[in-house]
Amino acid sequence: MASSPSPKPSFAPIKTRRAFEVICEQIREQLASGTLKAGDKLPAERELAVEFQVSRSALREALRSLEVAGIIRNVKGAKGGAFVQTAEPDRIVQAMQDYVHLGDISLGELTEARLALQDIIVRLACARATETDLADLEAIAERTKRETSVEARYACAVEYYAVLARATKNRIFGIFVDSLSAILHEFVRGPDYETLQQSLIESRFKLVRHLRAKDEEAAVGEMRKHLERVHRHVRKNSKAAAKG
Amino acid sequence: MASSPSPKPSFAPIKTRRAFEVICEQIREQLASGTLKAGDKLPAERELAVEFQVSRSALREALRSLEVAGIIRNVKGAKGGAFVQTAEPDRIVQAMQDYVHLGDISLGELTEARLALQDIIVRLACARATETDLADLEAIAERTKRETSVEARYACAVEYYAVLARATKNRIFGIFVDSLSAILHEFVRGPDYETLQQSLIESRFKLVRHLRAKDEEAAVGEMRKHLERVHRHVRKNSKAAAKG
DNA sequence: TTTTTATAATGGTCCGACCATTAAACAGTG
DNA sequence: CACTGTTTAATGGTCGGACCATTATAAAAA
Repeated sequence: MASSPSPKPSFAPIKTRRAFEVICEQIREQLASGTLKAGDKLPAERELAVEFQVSRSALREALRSLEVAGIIRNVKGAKGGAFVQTAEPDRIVQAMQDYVHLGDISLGELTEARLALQDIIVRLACARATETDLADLEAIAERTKRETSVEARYACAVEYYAVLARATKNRIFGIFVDSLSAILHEFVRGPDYETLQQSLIESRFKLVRHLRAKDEEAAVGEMRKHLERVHRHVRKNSKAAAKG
Repeated sequence: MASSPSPKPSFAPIKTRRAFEVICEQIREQLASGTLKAGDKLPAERELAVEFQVSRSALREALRSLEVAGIIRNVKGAKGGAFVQTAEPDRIVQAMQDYVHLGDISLGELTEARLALQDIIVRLACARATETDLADLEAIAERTKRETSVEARYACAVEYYAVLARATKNRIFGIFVDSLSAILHEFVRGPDYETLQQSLIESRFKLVRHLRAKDEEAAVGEMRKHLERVHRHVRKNSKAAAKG
């Protein structure tokens, strides 16, 4: 189609691709094409180095990159090696956290994104949550009541949101929620948080009731109230911290 | 062997932390605490190795990890070194792509997430898009018309979505959209795509008109139609590929 | 002043070695 | 045979030193 007389001088590709990048790329390709699957074991470093015709150091940098990316896991010892990992959203969360640190994302942005996201999730969960999902949510809310430490309760909250996202039967939402939870966590500090947590627990039970009744609007409303309360608390404390 | 009365039963920290991990952690700390900021330059590898009292190889694995995480950028040559990066969502996108590959996320999930996300974005953009944003969108749509290759047009589409997300004035949505675009890209193949692209261009102009008129429902409706058309195409082709 | 050429700093790569951990083969013991 | 401790080999982690390619700067030449 491109009968362009411009003979495509293609001066371009001077880009000195580094060895480890090429290696990463090739392994990622095998992953995308299905040649490599979760659970598979890569050859030993010394073998791979020969195969790729690079030094062990270069190969190691490639493997290290893949490990940091959450694609493989390096196991020491005999019968050890690089094993292709099952999907774990941890690295995505970490990447988002790094991004927020570097880019100075505001609390307002986070809250807005979270609010909009939970809106979708609650609606979908309303339609799709199984009784098991709902029971799980209740169990977590119950457990939150029994927990005493602030941290343990926060962990429960994160789990609650994760299970709620799972109820949508769409893992993408789970990733988004996990990421936002992790980032928000850094903001959640300061006094009165214990008191706040107490009041949030009831809200979680209410939400489950609305979901069970498939009352979409009520559920969404409850979640909005919930999140806005959290936001007000966090904003108050981060302002106080900024002043102090 | 250990016949010592072992006066310290604290069994604790068997965890063999690897050298590069500790280094990464320390650098990340300085980043979170603000000691290191975007634009800063780290000492040379050889110096850092001395400072951390590790070999240059170990230090390099740490730097490589940070680079892959998008935190630093390594520059060659005199006056080169490791520079703390400004926030770039590329790594998040990559992480999500890896996750999808490993976790076998379905096209249905992707489309659903994308639809829901664009719903939010269009509504927010409707309220917040500046005239500059709208002009940018139009310019991209215009450019798409002039482009001839499928790939170039796809790149335009990605940019269009990115600018649209930017119009929400919330960078979080930009990350989400970029990620989904990158992942969807792998599905977008097959025949008739050129024809489809043609028909999509008009839709983009329509959307801008709706946004300019601040007609939220019309804008959302246009976007839904748009995305569902893409979905049908992609689904058809991936089914065909699966059968073949 | 401008251009060209050395120089030195720096990341990228390679090599070869040794250490720590681990699983499996082996040997000893009851 | 069953159990236990030991040796062995495979493997990732680390080390140190070397050389290459690139790059900005300083020095030299025009």
